[in-house]
Amino acid sequence: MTFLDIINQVKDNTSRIIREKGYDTVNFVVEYSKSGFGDITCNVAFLLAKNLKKNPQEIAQEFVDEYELGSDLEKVEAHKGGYLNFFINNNSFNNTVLPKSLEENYGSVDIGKDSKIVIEHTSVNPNKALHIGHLRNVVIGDSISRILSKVNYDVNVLNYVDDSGLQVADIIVGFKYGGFSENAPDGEKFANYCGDTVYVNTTSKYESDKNLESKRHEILKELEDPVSDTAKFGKILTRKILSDQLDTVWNLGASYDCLNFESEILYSRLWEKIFERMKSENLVRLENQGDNSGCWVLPIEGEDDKIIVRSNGVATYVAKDIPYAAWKLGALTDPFNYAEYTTQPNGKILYKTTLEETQIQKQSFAADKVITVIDNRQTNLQKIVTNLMSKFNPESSYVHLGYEAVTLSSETAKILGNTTDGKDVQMSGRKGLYINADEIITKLEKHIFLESKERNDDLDDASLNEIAHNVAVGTIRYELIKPDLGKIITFDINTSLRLEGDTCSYIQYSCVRAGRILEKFGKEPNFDIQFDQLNTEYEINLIKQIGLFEVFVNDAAKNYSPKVIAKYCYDLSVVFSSFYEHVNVLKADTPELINARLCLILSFKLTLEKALDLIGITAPQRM
RNA sequence: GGGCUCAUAGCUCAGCUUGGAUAGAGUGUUGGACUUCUAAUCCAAUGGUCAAGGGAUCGAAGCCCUUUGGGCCCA
Repeated sequence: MTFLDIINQVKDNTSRIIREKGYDTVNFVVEYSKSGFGDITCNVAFLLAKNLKKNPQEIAQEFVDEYELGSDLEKVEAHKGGYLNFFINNNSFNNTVLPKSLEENYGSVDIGKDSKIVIEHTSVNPNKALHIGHLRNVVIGDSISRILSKVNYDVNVLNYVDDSGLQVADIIVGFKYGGFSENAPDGEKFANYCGDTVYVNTTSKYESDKNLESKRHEILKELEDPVSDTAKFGKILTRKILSDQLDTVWNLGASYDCLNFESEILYSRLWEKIFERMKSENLVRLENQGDNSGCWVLPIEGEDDKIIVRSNGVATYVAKDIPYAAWKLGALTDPFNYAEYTTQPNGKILYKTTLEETQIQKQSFAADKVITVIDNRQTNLQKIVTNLMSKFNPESSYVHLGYEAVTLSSETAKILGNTTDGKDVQMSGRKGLYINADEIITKLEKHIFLESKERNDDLDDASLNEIAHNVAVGTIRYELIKPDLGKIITFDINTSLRLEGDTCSYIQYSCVRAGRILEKFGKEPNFDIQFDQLNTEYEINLIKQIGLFEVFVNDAAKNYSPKVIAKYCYDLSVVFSSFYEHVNVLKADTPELINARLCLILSFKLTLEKALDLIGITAPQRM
């Protein structure tokens, strides 16, 4: 049995004993133990102690006496602290886990039952290049989509492109009235040019030039008309910028299923349709007195009414999000056709919505489970949308997966030319204060290239470049995934170059070490054996850690928590590194033992690779 | 002013969803291990009134309330 199977068996057995003894049903927990307390632990005795008026250890002992161990558990004991601690039978566990870890879908748990789920992430305004803060969104969204695919969800990944908003209007103003060339300087990406030069310089003039600011609103209005010159020009600009943005995310290993353009949502009149529906279902109310008189408001239990349409008939900022949210949820008739935008580097076709007739048959990217990855500044708006969606479709699950911002350390701000008297600073697109995503990856690649070259003087530049790429991308991804979603990440250029300790390169290095042993041996290890001889503490710990993979996949998927996988990868590497230092493989005493250890190493390597893949990280062959 | 959120070792962070055993890592500092399957490593020492105060509980880093300080959103 696998670890999760054994945990479930313990749960069943515990419930059985509760039933047989006629105790109250309690919400006990069975989970893997922290080290020193067996392998699996259960807190049932604490929960029963109050009603039974006995001390927890006595109750735990009753369970010990009644427990049917079966062949997978060696013993169970009532700890004096009151816990019920179970010890796995190492022989049977070894012989189960190692062969199982060879399977392609090792670690997957069927949570999704092949049901559809939509994940929207990235969704960066198409007027600038991606910065390190945007990458946090990409990496969270991409990792969640990989994890949910692993647990048998049918995942559709969307990227919403707001090509008709204020930020796009700003660069159009810059091009039309600011005298900026429509071509980027040689060697500079168009997206960088638009963000760093056109956007920054244009927005900084609004304060002093009110005429320019009024142009901004004219442009914004013109963008709503698909046949206007402004809209056509905007489309050319935003498609070029989008193309640069996509290069950045593909370089990081992320991909999407479909692009959704805000302009088409506008042109399709989806808002008008959904607004009519909201009226007819009495989800909104026309206020006829008070401060909001003449406004359409959305009532929310326990909170103030939210204005949806102002008394002048203009929809508010929140309203803009409603049709797209409803579309993702499949709550309205899909007005779009679909076209192939391109084939992505990973081979997956990227579709886009369009209002034109196409040759491609109608696609469906909607689902009644939707996860939207957006930073926490949008929490209030997302709450309103979520609340409304639950009224459209009470059976659905519309989840805002929020996360905190990436800020810059004062040192890094200083390098960028901003003094902050020692405080961290928020990045700002308007001020040009940010770390460009491509640039930081390139910087990391150069650093890693040199580190790797020092250790591998026989490798050519092409191989070193590939290593540098994998390690650089891994490092960025790992650092953005590892902290809790609710924690601000303070980005510092210098500490980001760190490659020792709890870093991605540590994990990748452990994988390389395993691979080199297998490579040196030169033959496939034979798994058709008994693994009882793997009995040092290092081997047993490593096998247990491999066996825990599915436990963490389950945890990560149920809690939408990619950091759980990052932590697992690190912990697995730590156990392997300790094994590596203390147990020699190729010089083991007998050929049988060499083979058994090689099996363990292969099992470790495959499991780590699968785990890393869930957070979009690839380990190189050498480094 | 209203709402949300964060505070754990010198520094960066796990642990909190589901209260229970010894609060764990990395980094830093100090010491040790490379003629060896790659030292991007390992082993050890050092380091904590879990922001403060109160409450409920047999038991709190975790739950409830208050306060302080940082961040975000709204006005």
